[in-house]
Amino acid sequence: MLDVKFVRDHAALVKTAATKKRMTVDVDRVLELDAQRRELMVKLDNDRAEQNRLSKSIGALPADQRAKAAEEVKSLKARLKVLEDEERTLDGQLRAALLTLPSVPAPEVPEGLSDADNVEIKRVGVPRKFDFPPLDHGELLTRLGLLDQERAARISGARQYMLFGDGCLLEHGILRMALDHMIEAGFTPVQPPLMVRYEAMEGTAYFPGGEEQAYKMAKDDLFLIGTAEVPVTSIHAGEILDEAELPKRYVGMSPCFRREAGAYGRDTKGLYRIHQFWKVEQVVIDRADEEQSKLHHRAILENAERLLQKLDLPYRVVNVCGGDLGQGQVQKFDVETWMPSRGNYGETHSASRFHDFQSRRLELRYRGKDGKVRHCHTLNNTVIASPRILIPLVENHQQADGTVVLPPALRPYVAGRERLVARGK
RNA sequence: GGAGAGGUGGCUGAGUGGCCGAAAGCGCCGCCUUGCUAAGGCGGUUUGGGGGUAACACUCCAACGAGGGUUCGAAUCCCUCCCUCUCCGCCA
Repeated sequence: MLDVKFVRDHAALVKTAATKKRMTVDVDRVLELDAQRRELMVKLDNDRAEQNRLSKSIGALPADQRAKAAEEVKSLKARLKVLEDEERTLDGQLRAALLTLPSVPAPEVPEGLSDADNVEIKRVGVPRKFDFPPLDHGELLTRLGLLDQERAARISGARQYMLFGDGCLLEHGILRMALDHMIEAGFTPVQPPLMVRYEAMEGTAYFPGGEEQAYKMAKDDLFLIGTAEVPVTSIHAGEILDEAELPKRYVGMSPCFRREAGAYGRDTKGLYRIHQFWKVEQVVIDRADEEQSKLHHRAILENAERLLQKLDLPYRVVNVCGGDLGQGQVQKFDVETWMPSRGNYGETHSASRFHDFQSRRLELRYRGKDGKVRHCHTLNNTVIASPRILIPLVENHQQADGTVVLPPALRPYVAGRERLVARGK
């Protein structure tokens, strides 16, 4: 959420921001509501001040004069009541309108409409040339007896998966490896709740707008998280942290749930787009310092890159264009890992910085050394998401005989296995 | 699920209808004192918003878990919700 004062002072900038993000928003409505609200506030405050004065004086009056004075205040109060109702309505409208405004993308965010316009920053590793016809991950894992999507669909519907044997170990191993990788980088591991309140979804800027993507438990008014970012970024919501305890570096691991509404027919095969997956997610909370935020952004990007390097996977990094940015994101780097079956790089990581966009919604603040209270800056990035990461992992490391050689760094996490072979062998 | 207790500033904790945005202590900040250290003295120290200012100053409004209500007046009384704790039950 933007500061209403910021919108007031930089309306044109906000409009430009929306255009760059290809969003349609009504900035003028926010300005208008804000003006109305302030005008009303002056009246209200004056009336309230008057009421307070009168009420206070009544206490000092002799008993026989109180009733008359009280009558006077009563009529004033009736007038106040009308204004108060008006204020409440206006407040709600202003907040609702404010919630729809986007953060201002950084100047270094490229112009563009969709992910096709993202700008490649670098490539690391070289996609492998196969001297045999490579299989896709679904074939590979199914033939090895490690994956069964057919039965998963029978039990739970489309876009589900089930892993068996070393496939199951592989998934847990790679998650644990990612977790250790981040602990080494100084992050505090967090096991967050998977069910959250509306406020957490709104606070991290998924709601309003993203309701269709989230599973809701109607009886309890709770939502299944689509990423650990939601509960982890919310850890200090409503708090005023001491600058001395910043930055906070957390790494959350959780299952993630996404309805993928509107994605019908897209990526229906395999493990690319499914309703439930695991993700290790890094979250940084720090003071409101643009340069510091940028440094964190680079750092969390590098954390992910180093892990991919440990896994011997070729990848590239793209600077995400305006039209592909989320409402709150100021800048985003996607990491795309080489996926032979797609003949292309596919998104496996997404590193975002938000400035104080989430913090404002979460009321996540800190007290600076100068004693002033400010909203924090927040950032997050994937460390690993599985099973999507299994796509490049098994496809890139597959052998002519249909087995998969595991990268050395991963082996200790998968019961010491050097390769995935047919189940039971 | 049943019974009970409670939620006050960064923290501990007092406050049961006006003198309370809130005692006291801790912590923190500034100044002072004392060779150093330890300690001591004085002052300051919630947040959000409006008006005002070049910026301060100043001033007003709101907030004692959240939202409603009673009252001329609510931290204090009533209702709903949220959260914490204790006991019982159930349970991975």
